[in-house]
Amino acid sequence: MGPLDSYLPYLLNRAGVRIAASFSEEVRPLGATLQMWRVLAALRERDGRRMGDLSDTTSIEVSTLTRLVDAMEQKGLVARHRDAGDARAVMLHVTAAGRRLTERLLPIAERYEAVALAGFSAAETKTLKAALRRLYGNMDALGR
Amino acid sequence: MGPLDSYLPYLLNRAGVRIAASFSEEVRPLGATLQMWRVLAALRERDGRRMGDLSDTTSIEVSTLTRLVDAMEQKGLVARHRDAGDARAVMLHVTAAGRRLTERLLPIAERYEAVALAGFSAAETKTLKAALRRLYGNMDALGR
DNA sequence: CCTCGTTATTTGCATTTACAAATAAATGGA
DNA sequence: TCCATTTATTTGTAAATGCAAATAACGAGG
Repeated sequence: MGPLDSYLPYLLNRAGVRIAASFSEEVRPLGATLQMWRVLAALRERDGRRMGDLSDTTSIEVSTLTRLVDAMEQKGLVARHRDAGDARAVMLHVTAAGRRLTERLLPIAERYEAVALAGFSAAETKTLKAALRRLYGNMDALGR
Repeated sequence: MGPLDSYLPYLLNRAGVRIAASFSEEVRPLGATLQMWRVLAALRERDGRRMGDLSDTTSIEVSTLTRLVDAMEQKGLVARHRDAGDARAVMLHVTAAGRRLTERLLPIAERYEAVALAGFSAAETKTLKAALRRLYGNMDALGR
């Protein structure tokens, strides 16, 4: 293997960690964390989701998610409801307070997207995002 | 903001987490962790580094790194030496055992690179890596 | 309508992680 | 030289994380 900074997982991690660290710091004064934002963003896209579903879309381990949702529930951001059809499953819903927090986080998230992609043309952005999705899909080859 | 899977930090995190999870699982039988691999890879590139230097290149928090290096030292993979010129600093060196472990991890890392980039042309790969470096640099705008 | 294997979530517990404070040494004036 | 400030690392401590086991409910087959 050549130099570290030509190693893809390295580049990926480095960029991800850096964005995550900045974002975390920035939303802390709002009483939010990066992981909370991920849950809220997922619920904004579609409200009323199962824990397992949320775990998949947020890439947060399901046992970690349980405790994160505990904390968010305590803060009144989300509410658990048993699924009517399947009593094993939990449906997670955002509350009014959760929506208010989401509204405050959205512009921050948009700013991060803009800063990260500063100087990228629309075509370059599209190519990059497509590559990241493809890369993610490629990992199927190693088994889930 | 549009759908989650068009949000760059989301795509970045998702891909990174997935690669990291697979890699971690795979190297566990060897008694290694992903973070250990990062340290070993950094030392492979240049041996004899300060903690702060390693923290920067691996994106591991310096206090976390201290304890990780404690563990690696216990396993005999690395050794701390006080810097001759500056008694505050520690120089971290890989040991023979550390090099042996590195040799075993290298082919795994190379396989991950290959799997992740399966189907990417050389040009696409180059573009992607350049974009990730650029993205990382763009975050300077938000302050370190 | 039981049982057995599967699925969804939570809990137990040990480890990892990060922020902040502590320690220790260098550096640059007064 | 002495002191104040900065730099490098470690340590204290609380929170986050992840694996494995526990719990609970579903669903298929007999």
